[in-house]
Amino acid sequence: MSKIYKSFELCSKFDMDIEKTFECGQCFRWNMRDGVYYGASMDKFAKLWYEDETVMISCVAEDFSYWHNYFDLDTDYEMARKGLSINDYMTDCVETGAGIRILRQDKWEALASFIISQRNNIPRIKGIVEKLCENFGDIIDCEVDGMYSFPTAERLALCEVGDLVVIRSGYRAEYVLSGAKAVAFGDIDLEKSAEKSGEEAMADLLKIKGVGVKVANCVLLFGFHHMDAFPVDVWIKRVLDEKMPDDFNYADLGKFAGLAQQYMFYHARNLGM
DNA sequence: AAACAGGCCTAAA
DNA sequence: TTTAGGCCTGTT
Repeated sequence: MSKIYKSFELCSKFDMDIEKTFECGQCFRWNMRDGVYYGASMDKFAKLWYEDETVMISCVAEDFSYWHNYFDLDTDYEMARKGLSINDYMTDCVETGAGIRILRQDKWEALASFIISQRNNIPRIKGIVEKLCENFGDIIDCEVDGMYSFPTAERLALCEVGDLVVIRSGYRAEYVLSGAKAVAFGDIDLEKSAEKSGEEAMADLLKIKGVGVKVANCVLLFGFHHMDAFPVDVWIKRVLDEKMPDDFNYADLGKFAGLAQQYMFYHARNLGM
């Protein structure tokens, strides 16, 4: 290991619950061992843990600002939560979800990951993403053996569908490649799309074969950090059907509707609706 | 063992 | 414009 990793104070434990943030289904490359979460974003590795009332991070010093941004530490979540408790159920969701932060993930990594997520459960998504990194990424210089970077779109664009059988993603392999090629060949510029309005960014994403409305909304929320994006999967659909009034419109939740969606998802999955 | 899992595509009405 | 059927794979 030639890179130098150092420990830093990242934020207060009251500003981020690392378990909820990593386990609420928005990311797929973080794991916990002995109370320490370790994982990666693209080609960067980090470890997070609690020390008294502080969230600590171990990372390469030059990457600290990258992680500060990744964990969205410049957003005031106390303020964002205001206005989400529009009924008793949402009040519960906001309460149990306290500490979740919406990560500012790499746009391409989010796109590829949520393409893979379709019609899959989280453990399998994580397995497929891991195999994708192991087979097409580069080894990351860190203390954990077998950590690989998320492959770039350019790297994957060189692949044929058959090359991807090793990741066991089934019919999604074709979709991953179509996304990789769209990005690598410039059919879509993720950085530029992220700056557009939600409707325009959505239209850009829907041009990719294998990206529908749900996946596009996940990319908007978790990759483009459009906090008003509201992905509706089977869990959220269940919540909307059973817990929310018939005339509910997610736009009523305002510009942080996406955060509310994540609170709902976490609550529904962990407390059985 | 049949159904289902954080959908999407295509064909047909 | 909406709806049905199929799809890779792994798990229960």
